[in-house]
Formats: sequence, C-alpha cells, structure tokens
Amino acid sequence: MTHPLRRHIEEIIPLTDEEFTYILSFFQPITKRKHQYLLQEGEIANKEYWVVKGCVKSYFIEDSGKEHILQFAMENWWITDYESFVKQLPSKTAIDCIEDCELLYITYENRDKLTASMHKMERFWAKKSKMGRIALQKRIVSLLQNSAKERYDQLLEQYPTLFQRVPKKMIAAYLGVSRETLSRLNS
Amino acid sequence: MTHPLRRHIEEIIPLTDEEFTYILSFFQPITKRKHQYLLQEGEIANKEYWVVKGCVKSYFIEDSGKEHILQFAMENWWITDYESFVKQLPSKTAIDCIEDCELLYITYENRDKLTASMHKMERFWAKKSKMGRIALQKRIVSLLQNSAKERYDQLLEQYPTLFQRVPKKMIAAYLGVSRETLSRLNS
DNA sequence: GTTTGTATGTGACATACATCACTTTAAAGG
DNA sequence: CCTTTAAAGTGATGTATGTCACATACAAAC
Repeated sequence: MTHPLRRHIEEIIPLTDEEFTYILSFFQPITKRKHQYLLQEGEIANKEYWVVKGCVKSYFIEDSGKEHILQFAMENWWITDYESFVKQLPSKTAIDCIEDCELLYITYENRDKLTASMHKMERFWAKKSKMGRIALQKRIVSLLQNSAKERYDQLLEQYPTLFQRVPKKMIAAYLGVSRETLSRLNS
Repeated sequence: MTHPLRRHIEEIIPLTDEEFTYILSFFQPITKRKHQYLLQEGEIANKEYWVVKGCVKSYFIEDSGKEHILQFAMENWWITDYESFVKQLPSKTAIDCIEDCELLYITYENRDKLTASMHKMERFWAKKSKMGRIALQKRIVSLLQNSAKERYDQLLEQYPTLFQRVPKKMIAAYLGVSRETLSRLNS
C-alpha cells in the first residue's frame, strides 16, 4: 500500500519509488498523546509536522486569558509556527494535540537539505506556500465580510468533521467569537 | 544609478549585471492615471505588477455596496490578485490606481519562464511568498485580537505615509470598520 | 467661478457580540 | 464507581461598532 505521505505529495508532483524513499529518509515519526505539545511559545520552531493521524491546534493566549486559534491540522495537514520556522526566531504561538496523534516531522535543517538536493520538493513546498497564502487571504475576507454566524456556517460546510472532533469553544476561538455567542448561533 | 527593481531584488538575493539585465527583459513598463484599473473583477490576472511610483489598492465590493480593501501597494510593492494569478482563474477582486502610477509588470507566462530558467528568481519569489504568508497571518491575528482603534494605531505606526496618501474611508475599508467609526477613533 | 462630487465629521439610534453569573451535562481521571 | 474537571447552554446586561441622516469642507470638473 502506498505511503500516505507519498499519496499526499503526489497530489502535486509525481514521484518515483526511489525519490519517495529518499524524501522519507528526511522525516522522523513521533507519537503524542492528547494535551501534549509540539511547540511551546518562545521556542524556535525547528520542525514542521505532518499529521498522519489525530488533530492539533496552533494558538496563542492574549494577556486577558483569551485563546485565539490560528490553525487546526488533521490528517494530511502540515503544521508549524510558520513565522518562527521560516525566520528561526522564537515563536509567538504554541501547538498542542487535541487528540492522540501520529505525526511525521522534518527538521529545519533537513528541509533545507531536501529542497536544496531535490528540486521537486522545492516546488512542492513553494506550491504549498502559495496555497497557504490563498487560504489565509480567504480567511481575512471572511473576517472582514461575514458575521459570526456566516463564518460558523462556512467553516461547518468546509470542515464538517472538525465539529465532531474538537470542542465548540475551540471553534469559537478559531472564528473569533466568544463561546457563549457561538452557542447561541444555532438558535 | 542602480535600477530600483535591482535594489529591491538584491535585498534578498545578490545579482550580477548580466543577471539583472536578463531579469529586466521579462518586465514591461506601464503608466496609469489615478482611477484607472490594473485588473477588473472577473478577469484572469495574467500580470503581476511592481509599483515604481504611485499607490494602488486591491479590493472587492460586497452585494450591499460595502468596499473591502485587501491590500495597498506603494513604491517597491508587488500586487496582483494572487489567487487568480496562481490558479489562472477569474479574479474576485479588482485593482485600481489611487494615484497616478508608474509600474513594471511581468506576465504569468514570463514569470513561469523566468523562474524555470533562473533558480535565483524562483528562490526570490518563494521567499516573497513566505513573507506574504507571514504578513497575512499577522493581519488575521490583528483582526482576531485587536479593536478597531488598536488596528488603526498599528497601521498608522507601520505605514505612516499611507495616511497622507489615501482617503480615510479606504483606511476604514482596509481595517474592516465603517468610515464613521474610524472618524471617531481619534477622539 | 460656479457647479458637482467626494471626503470628513457628528448626532441619534440600532444591533451584534462580549461579559458575567449561574446551571446542566458530559467527559476524564483516580 | 465516584469525584473532579471541562464543555455547553442560557439569562441579564454592557459596549463597541454599524447604520442613517445631515452638515461642512474641499477638490475636481466644466
């Protein structure tokens, strides 16, 4: 059976067996339990994770104690603190497991080596970066244009499974509304 | 005197004279007057613009008539409808000149050719894409975390010249507040 | 220079959403 | 299985911001 990471990469760029073996050699597997962290605020993000199984969130807590979630990542999603990873500076966000997780990670150094030695992977990540930027643009549009209810409905439509896997208060923290308001949206 | 585009690229990657001459051959200059457009909603963005002089905005108008501004671009900034440009699909946004402008543009095909034939430029745009993504992330954080007043102050601090160049109602349309509210923020 | 339009300010009022307090329900942990 | 903790719902109330209406001040256009 094809490796799930290979299937994922081949959605963008076809690979030979040797190429995928080579790519995989740059990754390490790791398992984490619910509530364990992948990155703490202030650490330098020197790994990028790919979720094999489970669900994680990247988030920060403002001084008042309010949590804001920047990203969820479920199966086949990448996650890191992007700014910290790219600039190799302390991260302003943390990443926690919402469920028990199986992950693959690639270190900053290995990603550098892999992109330098394999142009296909440079193109793969360039494409991912473009897609990520487009997704963020859409979220900005949604925040500018839509009410809490509309953003809730959009998210539900786009990621219906998310709502069975994460508590509503995290959905609220992602959408930028209080959990009380979110609780009242359906009525 | 060094060409401003060369100075701009060399902030990221050093170039030889021959390399820059080669790069520049892929660009075309164009001038536009205030209120003219660079891209209309529904067109495919087949050009990416670099602002030599002047100021432009990318925006969309929602059904109610409310304008939302996604990006301003002044001297040394790049602008296009990123999603439309990358996917070569009709754009949901328009791009207009706020002042008389001098621009350089590169077509989609030329950018393809240039990145394919010159790895330095592939890396240049990859870096730009990463930085763009980080900037969008910050804007999301700001929308989730900060009040209208705080967002106003942040923007004023980051781009003080913008406030002398564009009407306040456009600042409002960028920040996601009504122009009336923005007008009351200083008091 | 008059006219027309655009930008900006401001009062009155409406409303979406936040906050606080409390209850109910469900899940996690020993 | 029982205890503790987290999740979710709901009322009462506060507040930031939106909307509508109108006034003033410029700037552009003819």
